[in-house]
Amino acid sequence: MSIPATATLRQMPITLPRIGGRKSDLVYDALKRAILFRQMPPDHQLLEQELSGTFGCSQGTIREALLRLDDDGLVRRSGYRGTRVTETSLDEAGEMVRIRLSIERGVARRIATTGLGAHQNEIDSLIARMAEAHRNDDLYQGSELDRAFHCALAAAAGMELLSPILLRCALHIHRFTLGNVEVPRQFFQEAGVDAEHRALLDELTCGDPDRAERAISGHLAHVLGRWSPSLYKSVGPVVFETLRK
Amino acid sequence: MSIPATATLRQMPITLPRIGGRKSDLVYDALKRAILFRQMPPDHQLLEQELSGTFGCSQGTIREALLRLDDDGLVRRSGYRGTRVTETSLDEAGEMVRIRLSIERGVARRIATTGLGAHQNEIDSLIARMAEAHRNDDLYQGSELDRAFHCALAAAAGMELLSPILLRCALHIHRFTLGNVEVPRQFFQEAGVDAEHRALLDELTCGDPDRAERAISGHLAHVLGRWSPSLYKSVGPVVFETLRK
DNA sequence: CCACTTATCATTATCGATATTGATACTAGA
DNA sequence: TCTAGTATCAATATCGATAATGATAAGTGG
Repeated sequence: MSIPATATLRQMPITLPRIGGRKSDLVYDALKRAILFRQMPPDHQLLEQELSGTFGCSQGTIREALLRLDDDGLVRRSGYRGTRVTETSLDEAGEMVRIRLSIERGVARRIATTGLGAHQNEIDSLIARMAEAHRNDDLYQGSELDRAFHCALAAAAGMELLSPILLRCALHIHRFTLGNVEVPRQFFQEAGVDAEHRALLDELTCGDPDRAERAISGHLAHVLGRWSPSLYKSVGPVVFETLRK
Repeated sequence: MSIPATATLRQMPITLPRIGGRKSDLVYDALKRAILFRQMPPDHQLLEQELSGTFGCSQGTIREALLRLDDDGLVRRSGYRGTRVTETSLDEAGEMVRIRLSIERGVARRIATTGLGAHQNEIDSLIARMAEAHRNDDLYQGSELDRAFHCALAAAAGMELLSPILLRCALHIHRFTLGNVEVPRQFFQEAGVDAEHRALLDELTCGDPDRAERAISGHLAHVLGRWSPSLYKSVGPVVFETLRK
């Protein structure tokens, strides 16, 4: 007796490209990856019909992916005049860092008092998957999961309307970081991302808002300083050190 | 000899529903309006095929509108399980106010030193159109233009990556405000929105960052206090009074 | 009675063809 | 030569039909 296809699919980890999933998701992911790693540079033009040939799907499916990239701010669609990869700059990335920091500070304080609630398992799972992605040297997957992790924290803090904003900021920060890699590849492996995130989670749930806030600020400062010293310097260390309240 | 259709269209003001424009825009606008004014309450389900019947267009066109509403956070699309109007709450609206205030403070300071640049005309035009919408008692158009106005300020300040975030916050604040109207209709007319915005613009371009920041904070406080005293109270007047730097 | 499969159904996702748009190069007349 | 109009073209926007999905109800063997 052969195992039905559905049963097989259910066992697959969600992180792999879902064989039976939405095609527009595959396209979205592939294009996003290409943009984040600057394989498609700013101002590069994307043609719906050309892409539909490349990916072997219809124009409508490509369009859906492009609409989502547009929402992310990774491409800009203008009227009937085509779709292009957006520009990115140190200044804008810096602003994104400040906003992200501000949001996450609030999230941390909130979590310190209310706990993770029903999101506990999801967050643990995200940390595990992140560690695995890092073991596999999959930078893209790692950054995806990192954003999902911080997004889940926001959701746990009951700030679901804010998570899209947080997600957007994190995405553009990652784009800046990945597009201008300043660190040698092996450095990525060295640090024990797994332990780092677990330690962060411990601090967040310790019950003391001030301590939780310092923990998240420190985490962001540490990661940013490691991945993009120039961006970290541009924002200024003092921003990460001052307490919210 | 009859005037060609294109020539006729070019003469029409952009604010009116563009006869020859994109159908998905019309659908998007109609649904957005219905959500903002609570004609479709939270958790209301939207069916692509049903809507395609209502609006007399294909499912794909509806889908595009729904995708945009999803990005706005006004509806939530989940897999193959349909599209529903999202919930809204005082807490979330309050957070949005704080983020918006923070962003706009930065915008104001920036404009004070750099001026409006090439956005001068666009901004003037937006104020004029806003005044006209208010004369016509068109709350929806007024709120659309108000968001566009503040968005243009952000663009003038060279913070184009931030404007989508600002736009989103403003949208949800307006949603909260319009969905829970606490003020009598005529109050809307009374205040001279035109003069108010022009005065704001004068302060912003006066050259003094502190003064510009106080002006934008005061503006936001004033408008919010007028439209939704409860939300204003929930955020707390002190937030609007403290200076950024 | 329970776990497990199968059928049904509401709903979204995809496709390929066709219509529409707006920019640009070209053309004819003053 | 200049300008208004026109043809062309590269793109997106729309359509209607069909496929794929996942939730739920109904059925089946133990």
